[in-house]
Amino acid sequence: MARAATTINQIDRIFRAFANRSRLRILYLLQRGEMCVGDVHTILDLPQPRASRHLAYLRKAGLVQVRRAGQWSYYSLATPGTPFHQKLVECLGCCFAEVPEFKADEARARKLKKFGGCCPQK
Amino acid sequence: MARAATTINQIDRIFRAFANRSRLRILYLLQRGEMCVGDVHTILDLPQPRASRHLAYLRKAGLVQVRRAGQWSYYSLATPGTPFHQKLVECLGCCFAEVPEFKADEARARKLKKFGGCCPQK
DNA sequence: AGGTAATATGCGCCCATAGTAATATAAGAG
DNA sequence: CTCTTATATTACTATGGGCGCATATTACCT
Repeated sequence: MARAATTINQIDRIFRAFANRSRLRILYLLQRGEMCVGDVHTILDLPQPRASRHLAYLRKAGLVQVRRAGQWSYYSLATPGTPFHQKLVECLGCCFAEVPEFKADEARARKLKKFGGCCPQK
Repeated sequence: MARAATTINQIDRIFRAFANRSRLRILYLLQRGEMCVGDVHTILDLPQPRASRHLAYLRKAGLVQVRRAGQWSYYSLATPGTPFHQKLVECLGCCFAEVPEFKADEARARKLKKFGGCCPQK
């Protein structure tokens, strides 16, 4: 793990990235592993441009990374580069399972996985 | 510690409360203990209405609590009611000490304490 | 009551950003 | 090349929220 975040700008940026419901749901979802934009779009029932834009936002904030393969973009949680980032991701993991909306998202994620998403898996 | 937060609304609200620089500085500062509005105002060099507003915002989000005594309002960090809240507060504690702005705020806090703030201490 | 200090709030302006809809780009498939 | 699918981006609107300024409220003192 790298050193602590050094500027309040970074801290600010990361917190703002968490301060939106669509992005929270996306982040929570990505804990299950990488996922293409279309599957995020389908599972969370967000308009495709919205999913794409928020994923781009999260990428710019350093919270997710992207792997492009053919016509698909696979997004996944970025490895935390600071203890601060690490703790923040833990917030996602340790507490959200009891939140109904997240449980519903997870259920849809499992169902989609069973029938296969819109993209080939790695 | 109470049960996990149950609605995405609460989660959302708490994250939004962290998504502002003035509020981050206030939260960081309050880790040192309770403080009256005037001292927050002085230490962080924020206009008084701004300090007051953000403190009220944090109170509504459940992140700080207020104790009124005479003409003073003493604010302090609220005891986390959820594991989620707990982890989030840890983010404040574990990583921010290396951020220059926070260090500067702390220095001013120590100095003010030495000469006495604008209010009687408990 | 009148004065002062501490805190809270109402109001207006402005900017950042979320959202929608339409479209552009890019990568296969045939 | 054309068609389709996946993703990204542009243009526009709406709105939430931050900020400053002035003022209200509250408490205490004389």
